[in-house]
This record gives sequence, structure tokens and C-alpha cells, in this order.
Amino acid sequence: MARLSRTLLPTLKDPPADAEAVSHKLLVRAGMVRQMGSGLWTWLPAGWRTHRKVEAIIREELDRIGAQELSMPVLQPAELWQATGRYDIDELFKLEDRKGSPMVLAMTHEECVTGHMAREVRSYRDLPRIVYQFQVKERDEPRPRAGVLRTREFVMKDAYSFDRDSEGLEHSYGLCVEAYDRIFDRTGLRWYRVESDVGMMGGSGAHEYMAPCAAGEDTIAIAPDYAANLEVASALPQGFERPPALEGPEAVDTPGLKTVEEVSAALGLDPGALIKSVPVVTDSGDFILVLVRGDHQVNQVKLANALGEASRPAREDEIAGKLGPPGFIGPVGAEVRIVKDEAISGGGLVTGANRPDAHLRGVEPGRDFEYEQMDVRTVVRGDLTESGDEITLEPAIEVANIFKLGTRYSEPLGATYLDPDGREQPIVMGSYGIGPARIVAAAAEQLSDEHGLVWPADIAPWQVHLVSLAKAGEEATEVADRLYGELTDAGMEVLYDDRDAGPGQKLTDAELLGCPLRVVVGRRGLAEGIFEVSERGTGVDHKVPVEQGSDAIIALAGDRA
RNA sequence: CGGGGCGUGGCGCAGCCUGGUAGCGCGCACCGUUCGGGUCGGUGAGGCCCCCGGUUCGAAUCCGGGCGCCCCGACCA
Repeated sequence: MARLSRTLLPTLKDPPADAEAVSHKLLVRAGMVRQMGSGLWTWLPAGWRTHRKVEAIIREELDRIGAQELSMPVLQPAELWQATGRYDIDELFKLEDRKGSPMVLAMTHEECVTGHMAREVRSYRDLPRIVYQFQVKERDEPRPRAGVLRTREFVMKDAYSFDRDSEGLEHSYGLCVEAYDRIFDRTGLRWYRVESDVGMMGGSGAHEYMAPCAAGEDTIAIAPDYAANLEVASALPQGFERPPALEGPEAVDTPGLKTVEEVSAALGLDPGALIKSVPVVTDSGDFILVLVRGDHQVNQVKLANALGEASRPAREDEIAGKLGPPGFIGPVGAEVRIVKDEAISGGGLVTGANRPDAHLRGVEPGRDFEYEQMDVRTVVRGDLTESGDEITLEPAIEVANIFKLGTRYSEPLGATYLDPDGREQPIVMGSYGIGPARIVAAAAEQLSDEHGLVWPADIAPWQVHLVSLAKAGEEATEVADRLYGELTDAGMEVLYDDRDAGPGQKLTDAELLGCPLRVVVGRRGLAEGIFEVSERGTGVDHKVPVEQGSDAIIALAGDRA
């Protein structure tokens, strides 16, 4: 069934010139994926085997918590999307059918599944339910990148929970967390479950599953008992050398010194002793002066969450008249709304003087200006968790996310039920996504070496890569054929390299593809009466006596799984 | 959306500046050779030089427009 001589497995000596990410290079070289267009990929047979193995793990674990698989269409009428207000999202592919009716290609399926539940669920007795599907998602990404990591079309496992109330949601959410934890353990990835931003999905809580690797687009903040997306991470700031407090603010001349670096250097102070003043304008038009420590950055996501709305940096014309010139802005005497980050404390601080070429020192929040205090800064490496552990930052791929949606979709789509008292209530929802392709790519990123891929046993395209080094007609060919038959009959997944090719090519291809066990049948081993079995990744070799043949190899494969 | 780069047999590239009818390596086919780490030699097939328009006796090359792809940033249910 899987004789390499008849398998579509186009391995490449060189990676595509435009590939940067390790997973991109290796998955293409190993003949697992091919590009069709920007962000559009074909999964070739070997790649699809791995993809489906990931799907199988997900399916088993979701079935185990009582979730039910279904399948919804990708092509959908635009109506539902107009109802939830998501029709205007730029990433949504929009089209018309032949009658001119507006249609969309679904980028996710909340609208569709909630639309169904609105019709089918009537009573509290119909709840809770958890359903899921594996279905293609279409997203017109502004910039697809890194091979299969960020694409415009991809299969997502999306699950949706429907409960009577938020307690029920907590329970369903907990079940999904359990299932997801097991799924990611089984994939063999190194992973974290982190707190995440609820983003445009709305709702009351969210986590992401993150696989650390160099090609990751996100950054996660990690400590022994802490894990969060950097977008929302929160921590205790590090100390700095604090200048002496003064009776009141004192002006100092700082001609031309506009940046934190310039001012702190000129005054001989730690950057942490400065207050960085960032004027922003919110979506609703509110003008706010945001203050963070000189050695910190404003975190747009945390700021939006703290303010309850998004904001952007203020333009110079908006600042003029309210505050000093850029580089010399400060909170003292400013008649604007002031939000101070909670990492700023104590006195003796330095701020802009709101006039050209001058700063103030000895500034103390509270005494010298009024403020609202919020947590709006981006955590930096070395900050401490509440239990005193240092935080490290790592790039990571988001491989899954889970949201407590609440009634964000059930309300606009009229998904309600009657409670025991006969009152109409909105269904409380959760949504749970996993990208199998990203799991495949993350495994390639995390586990490869200089020779190629190294698949965890449970998601490898084949368990055994059987390499015959014999020429046609040699006795070794018969031996390899027989071993292949025995292993296959025993239910093993075997890729049998029976090609008429040199040993170098066959062995390097086996390493490139990265199946857990490589079995070499060749004259040299047979002279000793053995098959040579190598474990990919560990470098451990076994000499398996020919007479024990398939049984011993099956046992070794079992050990690796 | 801003910035940068690229587009020439299946893959990786040279040729373009300085116009003259396309070349290299790998791969592929065949013959021989070799056979435990991408053997070696020979023969051969394969190209609308991304597209459209312009300049020119003549355009892969120069000019204009378009399309596609990649990278950095913004963005990212």
C-alpha cells in the first residue's frame, strides 16, 4: 500500500528560495505540502496523513467529553453575518450567487451554528450541548506567511458549547480545557495554555494554547506558575535606582533632549525614574494622557481593555494647545484626563515640563497631579509574578484558542430557550478552535534537526520507514518484501522504500521525512543476520535479529508511541 | 495599508547595467558504470524569458502599465 516507488512523495534537495521558517522549508522539502498561491496550500499524501492523525487525536478527545461531530457549509448567505455585525470584517470573503444574492465564505461558524440552535433549541431540557466539526475556514489575510502557519484557507476544528447559564458555560469550558490539555499532550508538542485577550469575539474570558518556537507570531510571558499572552500579561515591575524626592517639581533645562534615553543619560538617572507621557485619542474621541515608566511601553491591548475602548496615538494637531511639544510632554499642570500605569510609584520622578527644552524633576504622582491608575504597560523579561518568580518571554505559535462567548451571538441571532419557570433566556455559548495545520507546523518547528523532520510517534505520517538497500533480484529484496508484508499485516503503518535508488538518497530521504523508526534491510545487516533499526530523533540504534523480525520492530514502535 | 525584494525549462540560479534571437547546476529520459550516506561517464528531452503596450531593423535586456510571489512593519475571528 505504501511502496515509495508508487507514492507521491516529491522530496527536494533544496528548500524553496522564498522560505524562511523551518517548518516551511522542511514540510516542502519532505514532500508533504505544496503551495498553490499566496496563503493557499495543497497537502500532499504524506502531509495529509499527519494532518489526519492530528484530527484523529482531536476527535477522540472531544468525543470523550461528549461532544458531537457535525458539518456545516463554508458557503453561506450573508444575512446571518449582517445580523451579528461581522459582515464588515475585511478578512471576510464576500461574493454573490448567480441570482445576485450576497454570500460569504465562512471564516468561522458561530453565525451558522447559532442560527441552527436558535431554531432547534426550545427548552432548558435541550441544554447543554457541545458540537464540533472539521471544516475549511476562509480568511482574506492581509499577509499570509511562513508556509502553512498563516494561510487564507485552512481546516479548523471548531467546537461550540451551548448552556443555560454562565455556570453551565464554566462547566463546558472546563471540559474543553481538559480535552485540549490531553490533545496537546498527545501531539507531543511543547505547549502552554495562556490567558489571552478576548479580542473582537467579545465574551468574558479566553485562553490560547501556544506552542513555543522561533517562527511564532505571538509572544508569551512564562513563569513556573504563570503563563499569559504578552498582550494581556501582568506582573510586578523590577526596581530601579530611585533619585531623591524633592519638596516639589523643579525645572531642569534639557535642550533638544526628547527621548527617554537622552534625558536619562543627561541627568544621570535610571530610565525607570522617568515618566513617559503618551497622548492618545480613544474611538469615542476622548483625549487621554497615558503615563508609563520610562523603561516601559504602553500595551495597546491592555489599554483598550482598561479603558473599555480602543485608542490611537494622538496627532500633533490634537496635542497642540493642550500639552507641550512632543518630547517635553508631562502630566504636571496638564488639564487633560490622565491615566497612570500602576508600575509608576513614589516621588523623585522626571517628566516633561510641557514647554520646549525643559523637564521637571522631583515629580510625585498624587501630590503634583491627579490621575486614574490602571495596568496598561507591556510586561518585560525579568518582571516578577506574585509568587516572586521571574518572567521569561518566548515567541510562540497559537495552535488553539477557547472563548467564553456568553450571549454575544445568541442574542443577535435570537437563540433562546425557556427556563423551568417558562421565561425566555438567551443561550450561553463558548467557542473552541484548533488549527491542525498549525500543530503540524509547530511540531516541525519544535522537533526538527539538521537532517530533517522528527515526528512524534502519534502524528508521524508512518510509524516505520522501511529502507531496502538491495537491488532488484538480490536476496535482500525478498527479505525486505517479506518484512514489509508481515508488518503491514500486523497493522503497522509502513512506508517501504523499494525504489531503485542509491543508499545515500534513500537514507537522507528517510531522515528528511522523519518517521519514528527507520528499518534498514541490506546486505551488510543480513550478513550479521540482523535488521538495523534506528530511532529518529534519539539516535538510538537497535540490531534486530532477522528471525525476530516484525515482532521486535512492532515492540519498538510500541515503545516509541 | 507603508517599506523592501523577486518573477528566465520541474527546483535553485546566471544573463539585463552596455539590445543581436538563452545558459549553468540539480532533477528528468535512455545507455553504460557504481551500489551502506544524495556514484561516475555519455547521449538526450524540456523554456509563451509573468502579462499587455511602447521604443527599435532587432527586446529576457530599454520605457510605461498591469499581475503574481516573498520578506519587514501595521493588521490578525
